[in-house]
Amino acid sequence: MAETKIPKATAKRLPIYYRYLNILHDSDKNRVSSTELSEAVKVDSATIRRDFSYFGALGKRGYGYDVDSLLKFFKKILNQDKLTNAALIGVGNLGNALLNFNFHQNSNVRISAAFDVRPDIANTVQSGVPIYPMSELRKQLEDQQIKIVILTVPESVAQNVTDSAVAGGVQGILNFTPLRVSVPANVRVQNVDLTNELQTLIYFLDHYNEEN
Amino acid sequence: MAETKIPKATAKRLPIYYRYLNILHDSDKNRVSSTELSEAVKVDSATIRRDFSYFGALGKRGYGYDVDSLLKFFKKILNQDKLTNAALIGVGNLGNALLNFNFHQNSNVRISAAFDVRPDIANTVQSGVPIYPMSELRKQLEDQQIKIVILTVPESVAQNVTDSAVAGGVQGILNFTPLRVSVPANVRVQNVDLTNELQTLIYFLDHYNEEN
DNA sequence: TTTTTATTGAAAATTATTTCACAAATCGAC
DNA sequence: GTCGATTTGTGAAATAATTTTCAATAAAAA
Repeated sequence: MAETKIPKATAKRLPIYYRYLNILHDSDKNRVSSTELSEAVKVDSATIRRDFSYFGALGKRGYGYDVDSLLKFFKKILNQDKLTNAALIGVGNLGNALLNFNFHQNSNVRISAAFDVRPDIANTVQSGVPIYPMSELRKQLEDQQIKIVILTVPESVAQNVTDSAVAGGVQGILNFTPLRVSVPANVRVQNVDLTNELQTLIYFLDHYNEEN
Repeated sequence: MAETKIPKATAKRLPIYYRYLNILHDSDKNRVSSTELSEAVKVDSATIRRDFSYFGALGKRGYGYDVDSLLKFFKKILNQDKLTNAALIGVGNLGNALLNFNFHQNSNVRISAAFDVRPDIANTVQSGVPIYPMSELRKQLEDQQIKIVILTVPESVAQNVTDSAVAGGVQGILNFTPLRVSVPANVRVQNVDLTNELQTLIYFLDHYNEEN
C-alpha cells in the first residue's frame, strides 16, 4: 500500500495538479510543460518535476508531459476513478453550505448521508441528501460503509461525535471545528480551521512583506 | 517589520496556541506546561517550546508558562487586540455561511461589508452586513480602508474580482475558489480549497497507514 | 535545608522539502 | 540527417522544520 511513500508536501499538491490537468484536458490541450503548469498552479517548476518523478518518469525530455496520460495517472492515484461516499455531520450554517457545495462537480466524492440533532430536519432530504437523526450515526455509517465524514458540528460536541463516527468505522475526518479531536492512530484527521486561516493571513500581513 | 522572521510553520501554529490559551484563561487556569498544551493542540511539546522560544524566554524552567501573560503576548502578536475589518466577496452558498459564521466570536475579525452581483440582494443587509453591488467594490474597499477580503465567488470571475480588490488596496485574500489567483508580490493569498482537502484526505487514507 | 521532581531553553542532530544547475533526451526545422 | 531549441529527471546543495538531548532552574517534598 503506497508507491514507496511520497513526501506529504507532494501529496498535498497532487489535487492541485489533478485539477489543472482536467482543465487542460477539457480545452483539448494535449501537452504541457512543467513551466506552464508552474504558472497556473503557482508551484515552482522544479518542485513539480520532482513531485512527478516520485511516480516514475512521466514526461518526455524536450517535449513535456502528455496531458491525457498524466491525467489518467493522477485520476487513478487520487482514487478519482471510483465514487467515494462521505457523510456530513451537523447540518447548520456551514454544513448546509457544504451540502450545496457539491463536491461531486469537482471530484468524485458525494455526500450520501447527513446527520443532525434537530428533530425538525431529521428524516428530511436537503439538497438531495437524506438527513438522519444523530442517534443513527453509528448504525448508518456501518450500514452504508462510509469511511469519510465531514464534521461541521458545534465544538462542544465535536469529540463525542468523533468518537461515535470512529466507532462506526470511519477512517478519515475533514474537521471544520476548531477542536483538535483525538482519534486512534489509524484514523486520519484533516483540519480546516477558518478562524485560523484568517488569523494566519493577518499575521503574515503584519510580519512579513513582499511574498515569503 | 517582524521579530526576526519566525518560520512559516511556526506562524501557522500561533492561532492554535492562542485559541487554547483563551480556553485555559476562561477556565481560570493560570499555568500550563508544554506537555499539557501538546495534548490539547496535538503538536509535539518540543515543537511548542521551540515555537515559543522564537519570541524569547516566555516560560519558567520547572514551572511552565503563565497563561495570562502568554495570552496577552499572543494577542498582541496576532493583532487580536484591535478589530480587523474584512470584506466578503460573493454572497452565494458558502459566502452566506461565512457571513453567519461570525468570525468575531473567535477572533477579532469582523466582516464589515459584502459584495455580490445579483441585483436582488445588492443594497440589502444580510446577517447584519451590508451587501454592495459588485460595481462598488473598488470604491468601498478604498473608502472603508479594508485590507482583507474573503473570496467566495465563482471560479470564472475569481481573477477579475481579485484584480479589482487589489486595485482597491487589498493586501490579503482568503481565497475559497479553486483558482490560484495571480497577485502582485506585496499581496498575500491564503488558499482554502475544500475539494483539495477532501482529495488529500482520501489520498492519505489510501496510501499511508497508521499516522504519518 | 536538602533532595527530588518537573519543566524550560537551547544546541545539536536528524529529517523533510525545495531549489539549483546541468547532462541527456526529444522534437522540429531545414 | 544534422542542428538548435526545449524540457525532463535528478544528483547535489541549500533551506526549513522537527526531534533529541540535556544542562539549568524552579517548585515541591522530605
